[in-house]
Amino acid sequence: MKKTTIEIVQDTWQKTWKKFDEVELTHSSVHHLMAIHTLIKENGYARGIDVAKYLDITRGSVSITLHKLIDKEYIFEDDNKFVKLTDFGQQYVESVISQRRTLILFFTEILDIPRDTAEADACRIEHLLSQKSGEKLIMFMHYLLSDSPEAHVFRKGFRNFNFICQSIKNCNVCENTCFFETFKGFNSN
Amino acid sequence: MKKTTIEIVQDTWQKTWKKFDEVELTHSSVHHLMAIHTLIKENGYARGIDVAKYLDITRGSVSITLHKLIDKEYIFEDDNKFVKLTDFGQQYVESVISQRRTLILFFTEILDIPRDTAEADACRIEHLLSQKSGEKLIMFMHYLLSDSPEAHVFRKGFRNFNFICQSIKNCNVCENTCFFETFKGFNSN
DNA sequence: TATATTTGTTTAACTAATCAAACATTTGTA
DNA sequence: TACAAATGTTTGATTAGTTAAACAAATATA
Repeated sequence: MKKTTIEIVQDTWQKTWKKFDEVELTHSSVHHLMAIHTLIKENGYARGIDVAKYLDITRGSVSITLHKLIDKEYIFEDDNKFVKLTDFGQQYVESVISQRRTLILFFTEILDIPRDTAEADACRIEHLLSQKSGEKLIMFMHYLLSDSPEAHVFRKGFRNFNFICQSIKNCNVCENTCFFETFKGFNSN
Repeated sequence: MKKTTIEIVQDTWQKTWKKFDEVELTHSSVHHLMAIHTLIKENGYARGIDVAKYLDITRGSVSITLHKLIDKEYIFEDDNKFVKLTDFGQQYVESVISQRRTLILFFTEILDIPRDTAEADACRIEHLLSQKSGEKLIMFMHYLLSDSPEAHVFRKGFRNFNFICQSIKNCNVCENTCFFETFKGFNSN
């Protein structure tokens, strides 16, 4: 029996849309790890209370999350109950930092987005990119921001580029209504 | 009293990291809306059971989410209890579709990521980009994929670009260890 | 029409993240 | 040392998304 268009679309999405939750660590957990990393780098140590203050949440909540991260072996407690990143956790944090940096660079340097918006966007996305996309994005950024004449000419060209929609028919972005019309008023952060 | 470096970093992140939850709609709700859109486009109608099958979750769960979306006025029920998108909901869906298309284009055409990975990545991110970044990304894509000679030369250059890290010192991506070393083994989806 | 099936809703339970507050323990200091 | 303050843990709520199962209502069919 031949599948209908919608059945094929459906198959694809049934497999992908739920993967959101299957990300190794939740947004919250990632930020707990990032907090620990920053606190250790800046202060030399990180305790539950420090993470709680840094993330502006209660000690109780932090306690629960840290125990989960301990179970998953991203962190451990030393003799004085100070939390440390395991090698595994350290590597994870460094990969997220790289993604964040790349995204912020892309948003600020290329798309010319204000710093705070760029950081907020990067914060939401940094841990959601696949390994492949993260790697390639970094390659792309290296090329895009390089001193090579092609990159230079391209960057200059984009700065002067002023897009005006000519026809929805030939547009691979918009469906029925121009994005630049419909999009106004949404995600106004 | 002058703020320490960590206090400034802290201030920034306290304001931004929690914004994840403050996104207008959750990942799940967005996908309910997208399902309704697709079902109506393909079948002409969408009922709770259709959405449930499409998303592969229970009728009960869908029922609860749809009532929330009705309260928020993204959708409504017609006389026959079939769900429809409000104008507001329709606009929202179209903006997400545009973002998704742009992201998939970027991942597949530029970064050369396999289609399924590109779709999974886009699915996680599509509703998390700010309006500014979404708009600018679309502009960027229009320029990047245009027929202009700069874009052409640039694309060709990137295809032949083979990045090898020279020095972490001058790298604005990596901190202590090269990304391409540490990143291996993470987010392996 | 009468019964069977489908669809929608509600309820009880689970996981996750959170708060507030009680409690327990550790640390610091008088 | 003894008490006070700080820190960590646990418990009872809440919100969100989910399942399974019971229930209700609408639809289809015999």
